Amino acid sequence: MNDSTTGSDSIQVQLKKGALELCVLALLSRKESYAYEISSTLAEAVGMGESTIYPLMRRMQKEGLVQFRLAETSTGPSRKYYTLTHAGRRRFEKQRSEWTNFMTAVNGIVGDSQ
Amino acid sequence: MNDSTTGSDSIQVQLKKGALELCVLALLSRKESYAYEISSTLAEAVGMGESTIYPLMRRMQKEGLVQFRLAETSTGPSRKYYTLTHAGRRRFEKQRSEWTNFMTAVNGIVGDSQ
DNA sequence: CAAGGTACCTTGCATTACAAGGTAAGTTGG
DNA sequence: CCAACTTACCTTGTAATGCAAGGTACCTTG
Repeated sequence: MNDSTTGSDSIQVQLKKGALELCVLALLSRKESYAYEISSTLAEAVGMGESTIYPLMRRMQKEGLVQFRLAETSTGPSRKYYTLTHAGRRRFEKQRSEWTNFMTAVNGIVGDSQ
Repeated sequence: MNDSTTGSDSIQVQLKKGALELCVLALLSRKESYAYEISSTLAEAVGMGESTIYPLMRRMQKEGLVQFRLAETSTGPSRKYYTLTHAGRRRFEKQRSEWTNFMTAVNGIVGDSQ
């Protein structure tokens, strides 16, 4: 609200902040998951580093986009399983459409060049 | 030199650095232009601010991607008309294909989520 | 000569992705 | 039991960079 989030609608912000956040939101919209798994998936897909995910998850939690529960495993330390909140789902839809717009704009400039 | 640029091939870097650079390269691949015009075009298309273009053009020039010539006008101060160098053209092709890959990867993650 | 548009540029701030490094839980082999 | 390995969590410091704010200078018009 009101968050003076700097005018968060600028596409520029989406470019930097959005693409990774968008991917995390997309993954969580399908099933709950934990940071390590998300980062492994996104490491392959878009080259995300592991040390990027933890600050990102905390930021998203702080913004109320995700929540988590702890779960034990038989394969190592316990996991924090994250799920989207309502706000997270809304954010996902918003980011997705902004991504589409951005992509279209860039493709319009790039693809056009004969 | 030569890029010790940190491992510049990571797609992550392209995400931030690439999209704007890519757009500038694309515009210049079609016709020579000057910073103010480029930034006006990209302001509309992707929300780029004017104060972003000047450092960017200097960086690109320093990397040997663009060169410029001065031209007088009858409508204001003289313009620096930029054109792509050979390296700039090569970079454009490279960035363009990385953009395509990135876009495909993100769409694979995002679009899939039905 | 003042106002307004064009076109150039710099400084400082905030954001953030990542490398490097660290903690801890469980498994496997000697 | 202890060392090595994997999974899984996390923190700190560095470098990059987009932008707001502010500034300079040229040219035209009234």
